[in-house]
Amino acid sequence: MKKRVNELTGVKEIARRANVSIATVDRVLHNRKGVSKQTKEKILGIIEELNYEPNLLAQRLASRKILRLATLIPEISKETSFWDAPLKGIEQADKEIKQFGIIIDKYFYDQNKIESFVEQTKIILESNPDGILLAPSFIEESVRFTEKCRELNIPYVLIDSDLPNGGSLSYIGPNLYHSGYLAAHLVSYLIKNGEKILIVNISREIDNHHHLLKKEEGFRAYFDKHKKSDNILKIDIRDTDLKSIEKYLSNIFTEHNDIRIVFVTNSRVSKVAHFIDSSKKDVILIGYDFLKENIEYMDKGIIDFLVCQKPKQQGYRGLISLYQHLAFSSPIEKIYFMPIDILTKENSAFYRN
Amino acid sequence: MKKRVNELTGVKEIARRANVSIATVDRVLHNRKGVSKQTKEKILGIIEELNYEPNLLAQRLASRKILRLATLIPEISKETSFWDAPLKGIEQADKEIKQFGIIIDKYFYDQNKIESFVEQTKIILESNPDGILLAPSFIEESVRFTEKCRELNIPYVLIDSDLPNGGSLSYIGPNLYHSGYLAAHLVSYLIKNGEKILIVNISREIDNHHHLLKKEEGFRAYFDKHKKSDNILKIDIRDTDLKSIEKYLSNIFTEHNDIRIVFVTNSRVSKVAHFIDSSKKDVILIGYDFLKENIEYMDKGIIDFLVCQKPKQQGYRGLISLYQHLAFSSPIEKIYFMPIDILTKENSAFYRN
DNA sequence: AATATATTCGTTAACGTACCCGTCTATCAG
DNA sequence: CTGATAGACGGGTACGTTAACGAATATATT
Repeated sequence: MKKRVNELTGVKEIARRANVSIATVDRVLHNRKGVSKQTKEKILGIIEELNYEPNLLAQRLASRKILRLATLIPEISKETSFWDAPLKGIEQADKEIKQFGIIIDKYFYDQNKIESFVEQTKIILESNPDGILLAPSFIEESVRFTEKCRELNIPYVLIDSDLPNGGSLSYIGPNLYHSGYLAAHLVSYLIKNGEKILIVNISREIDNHHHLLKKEEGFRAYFDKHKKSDNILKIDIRDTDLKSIEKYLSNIFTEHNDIRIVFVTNSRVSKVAHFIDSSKKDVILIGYDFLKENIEYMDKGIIDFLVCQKPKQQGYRGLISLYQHLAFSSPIEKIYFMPIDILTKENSAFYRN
Repeated sequence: MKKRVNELTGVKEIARRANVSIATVDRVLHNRKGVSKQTKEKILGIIEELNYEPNLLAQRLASRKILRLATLIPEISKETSFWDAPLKGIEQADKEIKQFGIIIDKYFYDQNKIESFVEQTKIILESNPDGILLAPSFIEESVRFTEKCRELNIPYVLIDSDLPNGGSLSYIGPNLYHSGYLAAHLVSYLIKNGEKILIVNISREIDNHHHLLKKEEGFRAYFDKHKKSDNILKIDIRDTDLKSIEKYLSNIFTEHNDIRIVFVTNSRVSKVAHFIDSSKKDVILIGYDFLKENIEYMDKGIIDFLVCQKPKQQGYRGLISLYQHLAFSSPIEKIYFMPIDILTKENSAFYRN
């Protein structure tokens, strides 16, 4: 059924009722000067009464503004394809809001090279964007960068991990501590008395990436609280190639033959899975992230649980938030923790990253 | 904020290049008659070349159409607040697309009264809507209703459970079988040899609601496959008041004192939790749905796991799909299975329904 | 040949908002 | 009283698309 809309609403109606032109109504709507106090109040009254809401379509259409947003995230490396997902989210958001007059410039840095990060931030600042989406892997450098953004009045949204200095328009990402805590809770169902738990950190920059540290902290906190922290082992592996990783693991497994649960604090869990698989250990393996290689090991039954936090959504949502803030001054949630999703062999096929 | 770029795109540019008026371009864009084959092909060529994408804003703004959608879901009862979530999703979608010229009429039926369902479907058909969102609790009646919809050429989207006759624009909801299968997989981690599993179905209409049946089927299938189905008990409870439920449970628990896992096939799990809590049984309890009362028992440690399928999203997504189909003839996924989310005490606070 | 009918196409006014530019009025200094 | 100035306001066009209406031309019918 296709009928005509004939609502008596909108600026035109307001203008009619107030006996002014729509231009005047427009002025008070945007809080611009050039309207007498009297008229302004009258118009505001009518707006209230009609409880007028601007037509977003017409608003965007008529606006000749164009917004330029910049995104800065790690490049997709051979080591991990994790950042592929946020990028997909960014691209989807790009596609959706492109026609609303939004231009998105994507920048990338090498997660193993601080310089590359700093370099990109400089380029971004020179381009003077209207808003920035940032994955702040390097804490100090990111803090410095965001401080400059604030000086320049450029709003920014953080994804994947937060920064200690506040001031972002929004943080969209995991609560790392709780994600570790949850993993521990899961483990508590799976372990029996006397069995040992092994925490595995794999990263070239373990101490710079609070991601790992926070997760481990949450994980341990659970067992501390339940007074069962004495059977937890841990190993830090600072080489990310398969051979080194397997060597380290092999060592610790010969040293302790009663390890029953292995908790890998990031997406590198597939490499541990490779070791477990080839050495035919009977352990429960828990790790992070919905990556192709991880899912394969889950389907094979080597990885038992994966904890995921919708990385694609993070990229998508981050951009949409920036857009809504800049285009409509919509209020944005200051902290948006992503759900902590638990994946197993039996529900991963239905997962939406 | 910079000035707008003067892109040479849009119907106007196409018309200019093809030496026709925009009206003609519009005709071929909408595949309407009244254009010679020659002109049509020429214009299509230019559209291709420019790879033109219509401006959705302008499109909706200029369209004087108004679409009327109807939704039919169970009313929120004292027995379960489950349907509160889809309703919230519907309301959110309503809010978002209202200004695009969409009117949404909400209808409700009593899940315990087939007549109320039939009655509402009649009213809906009389109102002759452009599209329908339906939660088809009663299979036969729903099949009859949807068949009428198809005769009348009214597209409909199903949520929460699918129908056997196909023909819907889309099904958005759980894969019930797999959700049961997943629960069984979880249980397999939690159970030890010799311990018993109890399946609990609670509903006044157990045989009409394939929801329960399908879940149980999936649950059992897992254990059949892994040759461990001999320790599964089951109880059907056709009264939904707390007292009756507790009586039945009490009976079966005295009969079998080695029940270690209880799997409740729907959101009524909180009533089982009440029994477990007050009778101080030491069992692992698994059930369905993110309801306030369920979460409370999870926080208390009585319910261990809840399986959820984003009911709010189902309502939201269903309406958005209808809208996109009707307004833009966008292609819609014929089957959109919701993720099978696992909630525990430690991640429920971050869940988005 | 005259008329009717079909086919193909263009003109134009919306849709609701943004904002440039110009006009009008009041006030005030000189 | 004149001219300048600033504040208050309206007119009008643009944004990209839709679609009603009608004009122009071609084809069929009598």
